[in-house]
Amino acid sequence: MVQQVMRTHGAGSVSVDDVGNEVTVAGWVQKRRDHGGIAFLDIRDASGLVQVVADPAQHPAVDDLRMEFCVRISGEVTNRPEGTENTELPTGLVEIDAREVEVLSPAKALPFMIDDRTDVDELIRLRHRYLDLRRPRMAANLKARSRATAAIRRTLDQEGFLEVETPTLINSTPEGARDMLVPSRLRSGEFYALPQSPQLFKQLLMISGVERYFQIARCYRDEDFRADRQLEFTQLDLEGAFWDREAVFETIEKVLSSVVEELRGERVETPFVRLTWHEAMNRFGIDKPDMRFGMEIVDLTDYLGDTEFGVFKSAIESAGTVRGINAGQQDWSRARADELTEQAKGLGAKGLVWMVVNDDGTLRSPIAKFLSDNEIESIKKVMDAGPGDVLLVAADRWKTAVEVLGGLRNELGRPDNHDELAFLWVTDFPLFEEAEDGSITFSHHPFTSPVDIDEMRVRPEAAISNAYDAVLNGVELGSGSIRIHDPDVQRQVFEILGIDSETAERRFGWFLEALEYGTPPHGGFAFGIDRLVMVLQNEASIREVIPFPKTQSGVDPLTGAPTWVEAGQLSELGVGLTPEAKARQTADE
RNA sequence: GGGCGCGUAGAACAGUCUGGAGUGUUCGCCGGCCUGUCAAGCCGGAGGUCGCGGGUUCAAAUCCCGUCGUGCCCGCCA
Repeated sequence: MVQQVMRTHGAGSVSVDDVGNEVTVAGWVQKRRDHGGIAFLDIRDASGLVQVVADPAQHPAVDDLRMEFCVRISGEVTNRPEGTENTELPTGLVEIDAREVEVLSPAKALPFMIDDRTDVDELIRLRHRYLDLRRPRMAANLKARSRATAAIRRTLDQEGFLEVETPTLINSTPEGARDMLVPSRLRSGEFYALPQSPQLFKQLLMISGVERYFQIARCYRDEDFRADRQLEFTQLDLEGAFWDREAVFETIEKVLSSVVEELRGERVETPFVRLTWHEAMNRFGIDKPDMRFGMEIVDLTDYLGDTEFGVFKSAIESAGTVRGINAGQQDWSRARADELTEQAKGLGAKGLVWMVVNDDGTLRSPIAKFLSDNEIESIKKVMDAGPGDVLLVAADRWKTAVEVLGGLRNELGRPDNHDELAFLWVTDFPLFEEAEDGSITFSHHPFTSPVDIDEMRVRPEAAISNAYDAVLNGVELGSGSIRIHDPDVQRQVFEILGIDSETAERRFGWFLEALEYGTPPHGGFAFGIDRLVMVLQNEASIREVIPFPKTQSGVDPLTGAPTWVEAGQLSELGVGLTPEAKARQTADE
């Protein structure tokens, strides 16, 4: 460690071994407890907390000390008097008997307490993020992030990976998420885009013979915020040549295990559980299932073939399905039923059927009278339902039915912490999906290889891709795929996507040409480091593991970004404001 | 673009449903007392555009409309 001239010890490192020695610590006043003839100061620095004892009569400066003053204190380390040890504190057996107390820098009255116990409005925390980051929880999150990236680099270095930086001023592609744009001054009127991912550059690196590449890459997507989404975020991006899916899985499992071990001290069971996309949808109604609890979706269609109940009947007759979940013991009321029905409707259902199993085995349900004894017995049996269990049933086309139940399953069963970890691979995603306007779009990205090229040509809507997601506790960590390395296949995919060959050449010609020079088969993966650290630190939002995040409206409350810029800057860039934007600017200034 | 919630002292809240004087709690802040605390304790004090604008009313923190900010979600996120 580098020697420091200002202090001899970190506050948290003072121990019984130092008793009798003169030490100097420097840090912040966490708390002052003044008893008149004797005063206690808790001094906090990055290493921890130590108690200082001072006689205010001898140290007038102690009278002036307030919370978060930055101070330097010298004194002798002593054992605490018997009975006054603090077992909660790592340094609680000792204290520093102050000889010298020096204020390095005073602090104003604080906008909020530097304390994990108080729950402060996030806007106020962000406005004074430098104070918020002094809180032990936030300091621990910063540290966890740093250790996570260190573990990633260590692991990948051992595996022979090369860390390569790719540009962040690149060309815009209209597919996928909205690009963050940066106007060019030297070519006024033209724009760079910030990368949504280093996708094409890492594929170029495979063509370049790098073979094993990784990057801890800042990525940008100009879409609306969520608890787990910011405009900019950090991904571990990696790619390997001559790789098949198993090589990708093995590498990512190694990396994720090393991070979990670093932050949690736990071993992760590998290989991870695997589900195909279809299986995930069928059993959990979502492509990122939280595997920490059961409540799996059950297919009831076969047991209701002759049902009298119109909703079920018409669903089955129109090639739909009837599915249910056993939600187990729930506080059940009419209000709760209405609430969940509303939620089901929000997820696309036309309604929701609920049933509660009575102690005598009969069903309490608005539709009980439409069901035969046989049907009731079959439903109870296949759903493994006992007295008191709440059963929720949806009848619709397959995708809607499972998605509705998947949403309710998460609502009803998902743990509200991340104490337990459940990793999962979801494989065999559809290659394409139908867009809102009925056109075909890719479900991963257009550089993902199909499992079966002939099938892709004949029945694109049924084609399976070599794409896969990593999921942790119902959080999508990231995704990857085996890429297309054959330029002809790449051209065919563009064609199926409705990108005519002229457009494809204009936009991706440079990439298609690169593929023509002996491209090795390759594949890779990228996962969100923010999300991973969020889960491992048991946080509900990635903002808690990002030092300076933005609010839902894209504003940084600390610096005020984004801001208006001088008209001269704009004209140099060949950029103008719309009348609406100008009006807003005038109102602002 | 849409749905729902929140906005009261420096901070966290109660009060809003059922209109009646800015009414209260905890922490912080200021002053005083206090020699073993560790979320110290005791006494006293200061501190308010009830987010903002409009409306209803004799009377609005409270009811209505709008607006801004913020959070969760849907859409969106290759």
